[in-house]
This record gives sequence, C-alpha cells and structure tokens, in this order.
Amino acid sequence: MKITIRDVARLSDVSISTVSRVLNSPGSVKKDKREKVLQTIKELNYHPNALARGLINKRTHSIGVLITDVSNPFVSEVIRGMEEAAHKMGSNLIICNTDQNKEKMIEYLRVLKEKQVDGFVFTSEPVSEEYHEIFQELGLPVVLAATHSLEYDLPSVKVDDEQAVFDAVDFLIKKGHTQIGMISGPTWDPISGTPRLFAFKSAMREKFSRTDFETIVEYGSFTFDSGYTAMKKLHEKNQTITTVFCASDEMALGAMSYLYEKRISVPDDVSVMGFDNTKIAKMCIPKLTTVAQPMYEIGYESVTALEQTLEDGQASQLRKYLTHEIIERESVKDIN
Amino acid sequence: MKITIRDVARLSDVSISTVSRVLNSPGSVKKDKREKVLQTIKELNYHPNALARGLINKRTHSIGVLITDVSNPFVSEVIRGMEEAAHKMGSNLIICNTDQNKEKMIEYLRVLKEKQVDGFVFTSEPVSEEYHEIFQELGLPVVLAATHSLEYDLPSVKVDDEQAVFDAVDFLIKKGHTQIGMISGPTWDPISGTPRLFAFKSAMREKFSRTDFETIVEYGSFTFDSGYTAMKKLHEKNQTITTVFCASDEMALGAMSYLYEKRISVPDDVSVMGFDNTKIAKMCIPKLTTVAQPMYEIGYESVTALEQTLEDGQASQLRKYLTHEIIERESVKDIN
DNA sequence: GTGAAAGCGCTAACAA
DNA sequence: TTGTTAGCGCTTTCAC
Repeated sequence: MKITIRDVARLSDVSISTVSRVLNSPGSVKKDKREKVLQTIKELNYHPNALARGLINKRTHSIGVLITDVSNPFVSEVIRGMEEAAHKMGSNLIICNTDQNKEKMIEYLRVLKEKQVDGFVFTSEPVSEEYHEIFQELGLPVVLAATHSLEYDLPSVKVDDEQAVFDAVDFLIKKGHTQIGMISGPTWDPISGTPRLFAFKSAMREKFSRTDFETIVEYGSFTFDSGYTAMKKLHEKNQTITTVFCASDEMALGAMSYLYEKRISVPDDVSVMGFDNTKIAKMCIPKLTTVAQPMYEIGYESVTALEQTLEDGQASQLRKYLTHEIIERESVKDIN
Repeated sequence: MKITIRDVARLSDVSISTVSRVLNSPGSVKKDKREKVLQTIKELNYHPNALARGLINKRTHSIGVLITDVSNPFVSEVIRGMEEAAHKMGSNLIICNTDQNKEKMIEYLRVLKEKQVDGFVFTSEPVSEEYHEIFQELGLPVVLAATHSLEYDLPSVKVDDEQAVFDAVDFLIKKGHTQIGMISGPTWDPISGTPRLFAFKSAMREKFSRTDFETIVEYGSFTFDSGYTAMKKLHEKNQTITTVFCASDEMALGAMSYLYEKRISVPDDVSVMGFDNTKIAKMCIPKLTTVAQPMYEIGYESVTALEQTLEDGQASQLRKYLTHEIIERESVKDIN
C-alpha cells in the first residue's frame, strides 16, 4: 500500500521517467506535465524512496559520526555544529557512541559502511596505527574533528592546543601569577593530554626556568571527579601554588569543588582556569575563566570539510586549526 | 570497483542465492559451501549493501530522532539512552535538531520518511493538533520521549511531573520550609510548564491554604539566564521566601548565581531546589538538591517501545511513566 | 540444498 | 520533450 513513482506516473498520465525528471531536473519537462505531476505528487503525498535512489546514485546523504559519548557537553556541542552543517548540505547524521571501545567502533564502522554513508567523521580520539588501517580498509572518506593525525594525511579540524596553553599561561602571568600548577589530562592521550602538558612544561621552563614538574602537575581524565582528586593531591603536596590551570572545564569544576570543601576561596586564595568553555563554565560560581575552543565551529567545519572531500575529492585544507580564545570571567584573580 | 554479492558468489563457485542464504539463514546451506562463502566474504572484505536489503525487507534499522537541540544537557542524556537501546537492537539513530521550529521539523520528517526509517521518536515538545496530523499523514510509527499526549493515543515515556512536584514540595516541607517560592517554566508549555506549576499551586493551596501565587511564583524558560532573571524578580518582590523550587536545574543555577551576586548565601539564607538532575547538578557549588528524572531511561525505554511497536504492532504500554527521585545534596537547608 | 529469475523503487542511457 | 528499458544489489519464490 506504499505509493511509488509508478502510481504517480499512472495518475498523471505520463511515464515514470517523466516523474523522475520532474524530481531531478524539472527544467527538462514541459510545464503542464510538470505541474500535473507535482499536483498528483501532492495529492498522493508521495515520497520518493531514498533507498532506491541511493542504490543508483551512490550517494545517501548520510554521514556517520563516531564520538565517544553524546552526553559529554563538549561532544554534544560539536555535534550541534556538525548537524547544522549537514542539514545545510542536505545530509543527515548517524550518531555512534563508541565509548572509546575498539570493538564497538569497528562494529559501528561496519554498519555505516553497509548503510552506504557518504563518509564519516571521527571525533576526540587519537588515531592509532590500527585505527588508520581500519579506516583504509573501509575505504570511506573521513574527517577528524577535535583530533588530528601527524602520521597520516587525514583531514582534521581542531584547535592548536599548544598555542592555546601558551596563551593561557601568558594570561596567568599577566595577572601576576608565578606559582602556577596544572591538572593535566592523561599522558597517553596524544591529543588533549600530552600536547597541553608539553606546552605547559615548555612555558614553565621558559618563563620561570622551572623543571620540578612533579611538584606542580597532577593528572586527571578530564572528568569532574578526577579533577577533584587531582586538586586534592596537588594541594597536599604543594601549598605555594596561587593558580591552577586545568586541561578541561570539568576538571576545573572538580578542583573548585575540592577547594570549596577545604574553605580555600576561589579566586581569592587560589585561582582556577579551565579549558573548553562548555556551557557549565558560565553557570558555576565563581564563573570560570577558561580557554574557549570553538566547539560548534569544529563540528561545523569538519562536516563541511567532509562534504568538500565528497565534491572535490579532497578538503581544501588538510589540517585546519581554528582559533581559541581566552575567556576571562571570575575564577582567576589579578594579583598585580 | 565495489564488491557485491555476485563477486562473492563467483569466487565461491555458488549462486548469489546461496550467498544470500549464508547471510540470512546460514542453517539452510550445507556446511562446506557455507564456510567457503564465509571465507571469501572475509577475503574480499565484502559488505552487503543495506540499501538494497532495505529496499526488499522494508526495514532499514534506522530510527529518526527529533529533538530540540542535541547540545542541551537534558536532551543529550536522553539521546545517550536512545542510542544504547537502538544499538542493542541493531538500529541506528538519525539525529534531527528542530529548535522547536515547525518548518524544520516538517522538513526533517520528510527526509526521514524518504530514508525509510522504521519509525521515529519525538522529544520534549508538546504535540499540537497540527503536529498530530502531520504524524498521521506520515504514517510512521512514533514514540514520544519526555513528553506525552492526553488527546491522542501516542505511546510515550516520561516522568509523572505532577507527582514529582508534589514530592519535591513535601521534601521541602519536611526540611522545615513554609515560605516556598517557585521559578516555573512558561505557561504555554503543557509538558514541563503548566503541570509542574499546577502541582505546585495545588500543594501550596493544600498545605498552606495559600493562593497568592503572584507573590511567590516567577517564570523562566528553563535556561540559566531566565533563571537568573526570574530569581531577581522574585527576590525583589518577596524577601520572605526561604526556598525556591525551580522547574529545571539550569534555572536553579541561574537563581543561585543571582543570589551569589547579592551575597545571599545558598543554602544558609535561601535554599534552592532544581529539577532534572543533569550532570551540572553535582558539579556546582553548593551541589544542587534536585528532582531526578531518569533521562537515560527515558531515552532507552522510548526506543525500546518503538522497536516493540515495530515487532508487535503496538507498545506494551501506551503511556509509560518512569519514577523520579529526590536527590538530596547541599542546596536545601534543614531548618527544623 | 541449490540455482534461475522476478522484482523492491528508482535513475539514466537510448530511442523515438 | 517523452517513453522504453536496463540495471543498482539484494531477497525470495519456485523449480529442480
């Protein structure tokens, strides 16, 4: 009881090719016939079957999105941008939560391949050699969002993390801070972990000739709880720190939470700086000073780059770095 | 240069029907042939084309998801649950941000219909008569998540908002509060607006014979900023209130933010209670006491209900109400 | 148990 | 301009 192109053709007294034409190149159909067809399409409430179309056109206007977890505030903001870009180009997003789990990812990629997605975007996770091989084997266009690969030539869209950290440290120094601690991401994370830590260490070395990193750095996993714990450890081993730079907003909130419990005032006693500028950054007390990543744009640009690859065979720019921004709010004190 | 079922058939010395059989009912193929086929499938890295399959099977294992905005913390948590359920049943989610915009929604529904999704889930928005007609015309199975319809028999999954508010007020009363204010959602919202407000008013009437609602209620739109503004208005017109019940966590944070600016201590001077229990509720200072909605479960159960509808023709339960829970944290003071 | 052939709904030559 | 026809890659009778 489904309405197909034949039904439309029959009721319009034309052949199915004519119907197909008014759908795909209306200009090539005489006006009266075209209008007749359009008319019955409306009357019948006809919807062309995208599966049949995709089977022929080799294009489904569906894009796979591999992310670690939709419910992560950073990720969901990125997806928002992706969705907007996709919608603008007439495509849809198929969301896949990988939870950083290899098997899950492989399984999802299989399904995406079978569903004939035009390409996919891979988010937030580093691209290991194994992953790269899997991508190769799949043979689908891919763009990396909020991650990149120096080893492989995969198009990517992200922020320049090292520069961002340099700028953050500069900012803290301008505010008069000299005793700067850091809550870093995990060292096994070559995207948001090591680069930010590396830049921080470089800055410490350069600005203060400081190399006793064990006393000023602690590690978390970007989560609230890990930030809380890291702050605890940091505080227990070092009371001289006047400001803590955190590799994520969530960790910054965790740190603030610990300090609050210890009745250490933020920013009067200790300043806290975050990274990301997720929505929570301006909802907390005190409002968080942070390094803003253009999450929406990262998402938007990544699917734009993907669509470009589909059109032109390649993205206009292999590794695209979007600009970050220091957002000054209330959690960092000017102690000059 | 794509590998199809014919390639597999040829290299396995069998007919394409046999290949199809090992894919769909392996039991009906003799062992040696089956293994041969499986073997070459692996060698060729063959992926069956889901479009072709869907064209025949009338089932795509794709589900449309209409939400207002992925980047909303409540929504993204719900999606997480949906995705998990979908994945478990071998389906995928196509995400559509409607921004509460009718045209956008209609456009999305058209595309979903064309892509032959098995059904869709509609989230967070009330179902107007017009929307219902659109749904009818589409002829796709639908489940409502975090919303419902009393006028139409559409399967839905949500919390019992009125009961939740009764329980919240009870909780506040048990904590010794008698001067209770509310920051409500908009009155045009028949899902999260009026029912919560209605229940609040009933409770006030019943417990305190109070009917001067203009002096104890203000309105927002569930957002942080609107919560801030509403709190300001509420405070300016009424200083006797000892606790403010907010229709969303975000508004509660906005309220706390205002109070913080005014150096009114939460919870020592004024208590604040939220609604939702989004992630931010436990990251803020003080941690938010709130009414928890099982967001993940709402998502999970809604796509489960949808899949059930696809299997059995209808959901096991038309309107499903999941249980809420009062989460006591730090923002409500016991003043007994 | 296996293969040949029809057809899912559509597009794109090719003719007319 | 329009219609006829051959597929797109697969599943599923229906014979064998």
